[in-house]
Amino acid sequence: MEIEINIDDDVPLFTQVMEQIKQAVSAGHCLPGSALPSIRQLSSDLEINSKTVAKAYRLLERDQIIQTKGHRGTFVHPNAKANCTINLQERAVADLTRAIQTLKNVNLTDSEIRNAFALVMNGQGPKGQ
Amino acid sequence: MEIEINIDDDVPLFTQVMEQIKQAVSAGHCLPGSALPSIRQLSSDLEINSKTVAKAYRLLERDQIIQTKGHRGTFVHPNAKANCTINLQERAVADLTRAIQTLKNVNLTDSEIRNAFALVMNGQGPKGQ
DNA sequence: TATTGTACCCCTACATCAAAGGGTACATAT
DNA sequence: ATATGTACCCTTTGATGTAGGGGTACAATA
Repeated sequence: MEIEINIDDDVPLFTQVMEQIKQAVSAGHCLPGSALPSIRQLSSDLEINSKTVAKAYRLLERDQIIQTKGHRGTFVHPNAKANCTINLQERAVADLTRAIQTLKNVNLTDSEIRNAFALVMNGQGPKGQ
Repeated sequence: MEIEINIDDDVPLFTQVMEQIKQAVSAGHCLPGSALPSIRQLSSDLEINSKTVAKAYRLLERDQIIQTKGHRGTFVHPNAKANCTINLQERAVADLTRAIQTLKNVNLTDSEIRNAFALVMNGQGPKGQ
């Protein structure tokens, strides 16, 4: 588990942490069930804020790459290697591309699309949800 | 064709112009085929920039509320009244709500959804379109 | 008691975007 | 010559969102 962080890189720190852990899992350097360093430990090693590591861990657990067992620590998910191939971001881009394309086809302005998007994201969607 | 503009209103000026013209058409105060004031004329009357009026006219023409006939001026669209009921913004909100809801259902972060949206809007969507 | 993940609060720096205006120019048609 | 819609260039202003950090606190457990 050797992770290197470049603060000068324009890739966000939490993304770098995520990618490197994913890479280690994919390469077989981290086997399912093995323990990962604690959030505080890793943040100390990398000399970055613990909240940044916590964010990376939180997203990795959502993606089922790791498993957190409360106070007992964090471990590699049993199905981690397979789940590394799932890319939610690509899924999001694909879904949104379809939706946006249909809106552009009826000549909606980029501004209008952005505006509608903001309304939905801010919970001011249709029928005041 | 009496249009009143409130600069203090938080509704954008071009939106106010659009809404009031739509309102006049819906109420039957502007019959199909009748002429609208020119962009320069209306911007002068309202004491706002001509580009603001031009933007309102451009969008109204897209929505087929008005028709611009080049140098001859701008006129109310033959089917204006019916087209006033079509709300593209609602369409956009509805479409995006569906897409975003499915993404939230797989626990995508708001940040990730916004990020994917930005990629698509900036033409960096899937497969380098 | 110390460590675990987690959940709050507040803050700064930075980027992006929308709205609006200022200005200039163009081809077309009367 | 004049008025039409239109298409560019530039600018300022304000709002919003992200990344990251600082700090504090909590229940559970070994």
